[in-house]
Amino acid sequence: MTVSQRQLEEREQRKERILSGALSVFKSKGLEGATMDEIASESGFGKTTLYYYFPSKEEVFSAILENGWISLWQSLEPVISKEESSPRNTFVQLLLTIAKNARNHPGLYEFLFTAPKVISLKEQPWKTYQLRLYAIIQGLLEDGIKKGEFPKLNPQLLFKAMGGLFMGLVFMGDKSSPVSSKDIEELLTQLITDPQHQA
Amino acid sequence: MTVSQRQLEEREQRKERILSGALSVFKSKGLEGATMDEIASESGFGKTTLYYYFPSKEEVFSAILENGWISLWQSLEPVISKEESSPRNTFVQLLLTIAKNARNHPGLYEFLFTAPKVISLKEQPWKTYQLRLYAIIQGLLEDGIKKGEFPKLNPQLLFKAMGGLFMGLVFMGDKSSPVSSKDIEELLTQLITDPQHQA
DNA sequence: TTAAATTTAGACTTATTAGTCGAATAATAA
DNA sequence: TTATTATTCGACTAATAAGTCTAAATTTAA
Repeated sequence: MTVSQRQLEEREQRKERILSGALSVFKSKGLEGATMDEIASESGFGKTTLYYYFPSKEEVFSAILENGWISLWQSLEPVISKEESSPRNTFVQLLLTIAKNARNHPGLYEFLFTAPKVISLKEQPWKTYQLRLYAIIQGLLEDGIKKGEFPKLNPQLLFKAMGGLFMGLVFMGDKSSPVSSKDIEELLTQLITDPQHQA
Repeated sequence: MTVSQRQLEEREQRKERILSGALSVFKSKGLEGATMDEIASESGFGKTTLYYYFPSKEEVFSAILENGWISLWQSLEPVISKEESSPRNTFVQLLLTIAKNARNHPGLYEFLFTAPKVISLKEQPWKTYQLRLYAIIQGLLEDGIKKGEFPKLNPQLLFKAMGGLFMGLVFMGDKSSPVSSKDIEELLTQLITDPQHQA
């Protein structure tokens, strides 16, 4: 008996449902605090079903991260590959795109950027995406500094600072006062002033 | 039978020893991953001894945070209470002091600022210190903006940005390339340029 | 319709770990 | 010295949670 297209789609939908339930449990209970029983009931399945779709808790966790990175990467690719002479512009666009994604999937992206610090698994397929993104940002900052679009600073240092700043902006926000795209744009403009246009 | 001074001191020393062992286990295994057995053996005691000094795992955790905040606060107080007309200077000094502390107690301060997000306990005596510190920083930023020492931005926004930036600088560093006091000073000067001195 | 395959549930097993217990040892005041 | 208190340990208990097993229900190709 072969599986039909419809069945395959339904499997995917169930997987999605499980992952979304898992994410909400992870968010409220933390990584270790979340139990498979709770994830199962949250997503409306029995525990066996859960293990039918995912071999372990780690895999559930891993799948959330991998999905997240893939979808993030897809939305970033156009920004990155677009021909653009100004690293600074590309950098700003990149941050804005990430921020937009984060706003659209509240919870998921905070998870994406902070969870891996806490846990360490054998397989980390998402690591590739993460490193690639960091490398690109590093490159943009280096080029930008060379071109005089950023303050003359150690690129490594600027990277850390920008990374932290961005995290602070996007993830430290209360749900009550989310940071808007305009906020970020304004802040970047005011803060990381292009030295060329000053004085 | 009364307890002698020496005995009291020894108790404190043992508590310190336990807390320092606990911190190192928390760091390597995470909060939930750390077991009382491991904490005990790491600090060179049996588990019963551990429970003789601390009634629960939560209390151990809590004591680390409280100790940390108290000692941080002690080193910040002089900076805060010093008469200083420039909020911007006080702000920079404050950050530098925190950074210095963080460098001197690697691990502890990262724990201090990030751990509370993960866990939620009944008693949170350190919360007071945290809120007080945040309020002071908020105030400095507001005053600084009013006086034109910072870019004209929503203070709330600037707070988030500065908080994140600082976290990124101090805590996102590899152990291999720690951020120096000079780094921070340079970055703050270059990045948060005082608009009054420009143009 | 029916036999094979897919999907599901609930009970069960096993491992882990927070916290306890009872007793043993060491320290101290009298 | 000795009775009392402080300190320590290893074994035990109880709870929790990951993962398994068995069998039942459902779906589907033929």
